[in-house]
Amino acid sequence: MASLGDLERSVMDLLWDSAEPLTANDLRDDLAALGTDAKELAVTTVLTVLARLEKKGLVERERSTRPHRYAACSSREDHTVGLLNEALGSAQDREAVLARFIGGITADEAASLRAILDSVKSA
Amino acid sequence: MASLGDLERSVMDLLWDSAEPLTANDLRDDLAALGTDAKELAVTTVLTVLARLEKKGLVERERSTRPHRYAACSSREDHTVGLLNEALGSAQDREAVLARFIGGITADEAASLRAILDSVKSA
DNA sequence: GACGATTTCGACAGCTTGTAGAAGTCGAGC
DNA sequence: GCTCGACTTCTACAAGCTGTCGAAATCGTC
Repeated sequence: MASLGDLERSVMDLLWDSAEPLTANDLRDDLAALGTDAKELAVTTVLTVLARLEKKGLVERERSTRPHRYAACSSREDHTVGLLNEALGSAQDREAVLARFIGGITADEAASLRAILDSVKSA
Repeated sequence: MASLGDLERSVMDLLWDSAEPLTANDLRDDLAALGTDAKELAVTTVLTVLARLEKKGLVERERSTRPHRYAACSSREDHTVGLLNEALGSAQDREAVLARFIGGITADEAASLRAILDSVKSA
């Protein structure tokens, strides 16, 4: 799984948060609105990033409409889960890692984890 | 947290697996023994990588002995947990991610997770 | 003080990411 | 059909990261 740079990440966040596919211009504006720096990127910059994200398989492009419209291929959660599995990856010590990891989550999260485990178990 | 290249990762794996600190020569030999390619790296290559890992805070160096000896700063598990938290990190939807994640682990892991959760809860 | 082992410095290639100008293409309106 | 502006593609470049070392400095020993 490919790692993302700062700008790529920002673009993905916008796409993930958007219900509709967005155009490069939409994204340029949204990016400018995001940072307090108010720095406007060139549209070509956004397009380059989108092309790279497309090549990485993270973004789909509608070529039928004239301003092409871009959307994330998978949800943010699925992407994050991919990252988690990659981090855990080939580690043979998965359980040891999980043990330490559990130690660091909040009580609320532990509770919901337990609930999730229970529902999975019954399935 | 810094991500690791292939060689850096191999070196860290060796250091994590070793009970004792290792020298650059040890590592060069171990690396050659690892890959079936039997390609020997120059010692300076290993030293460069070790210096970079030290700068990243992943490796400690004993300068007192003449062939310097290198050891991992933290355990592989701790490092992996760091990666996990980094992956989860920016996500405000931690629970959603955890839910999907649980769906992907093995039954055995789910069982041990439950056990871990129980022990944490009682603590 | 010289010599061999070891470390440090500097270097270079290849890849990734941010950034964008220049040039090509496409659709709408004349 | 032809033109014009919007949109996309191509190409490029700088910075940073990683793998890879050779050359030069250093250190301990004989």
